[in-house]
Amino acid sequence: MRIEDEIKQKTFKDIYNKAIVNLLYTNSYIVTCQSKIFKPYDLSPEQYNVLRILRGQHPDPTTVSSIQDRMLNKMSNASRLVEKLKQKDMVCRKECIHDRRQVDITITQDGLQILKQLDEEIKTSNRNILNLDENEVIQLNDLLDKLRG
Amino acid sequence: MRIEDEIKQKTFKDIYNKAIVNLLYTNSYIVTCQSKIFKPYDLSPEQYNVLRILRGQHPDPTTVSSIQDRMLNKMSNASRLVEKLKQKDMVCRKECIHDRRQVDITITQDGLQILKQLDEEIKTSNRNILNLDENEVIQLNDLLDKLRG
DNA sequence: CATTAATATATGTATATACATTAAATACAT
DNA sequence: ATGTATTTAATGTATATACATATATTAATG
Repeated sequence: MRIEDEIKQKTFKDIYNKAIVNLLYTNSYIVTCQSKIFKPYDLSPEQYNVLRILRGQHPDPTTVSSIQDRMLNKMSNASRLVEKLKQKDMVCRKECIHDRRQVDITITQDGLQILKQLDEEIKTSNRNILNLDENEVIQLNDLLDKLRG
Repeated sequence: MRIEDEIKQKTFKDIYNKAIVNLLYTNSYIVTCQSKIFKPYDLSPEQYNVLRILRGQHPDPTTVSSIQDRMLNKMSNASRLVEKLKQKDMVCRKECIHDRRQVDITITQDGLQILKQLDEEIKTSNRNILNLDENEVIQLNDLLDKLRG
């Protein structure tokens, strides 16, 4: 559906402005779809993101700042997300031996289990969320990579 | 820059999953850029969005639910955003005559003035944020419109 | 070695999102 | 016309973002 119709705005200043609005709106569409999947597991999209980063390093630990670097949103607060996940026993936190400023975070068996349950669901959902064929998805990835300069 | 390098993730499950992550990451990139522009005017991106919607109807008023419909993020809370803008005298709020459940919101001269100041800055910024030529922007808009099904 | 600078994490505050609930007004059905 | 359902806006709560600041630790410098 055309973005003009979705947000009931007749015209845009120019196609660049339209593209920005289109990207913001599409993001909202995706986040809404994803949140529905995470909801039953008591996870937010960003908490899921942290778990995936930790699984990527497992069984090695990951520091808070390294999680921050890999997060989709650079400005979000990894420290507090880790705290939430710890309260749910999905991660464990240990002072780093080599540098006592740092904190080593590891995903727990509980966390791995939850991710495993989610894997198939996410994969199917991702395909369904994007109403594009393979060529179009590749094109989209290329455009987004170029867009950020 | 390739999304793989930006978030230091070597591979994705498939190109669909990669596209989702790419869209979320790009959104964060845009919001960060835009926030910097709005900051000196003491506006958040969503507050700016509400003001633009109101200007689109000016001098006619717009109800809270109509603002909500037109917002990029359907789930955000128009009522509280309007309240913030009212505190800054950028909008005024009046009970609707025909339906006393509704509230008519109108942008004030102050609000229009701020938007006018921002117009050129936003236009230039939008072009600079997107490192794409005109053809690519059109392609991107088409893909995003199709993507949402 | 002492002092200063830099780094890692945590925390405080304001704003926004997501969702549920409430309260008032209106529409609708019998 | 009365009772029920729906709609509109506001509000409460939990979470997340954005940014500033604090605290502890390590690195760097004189």
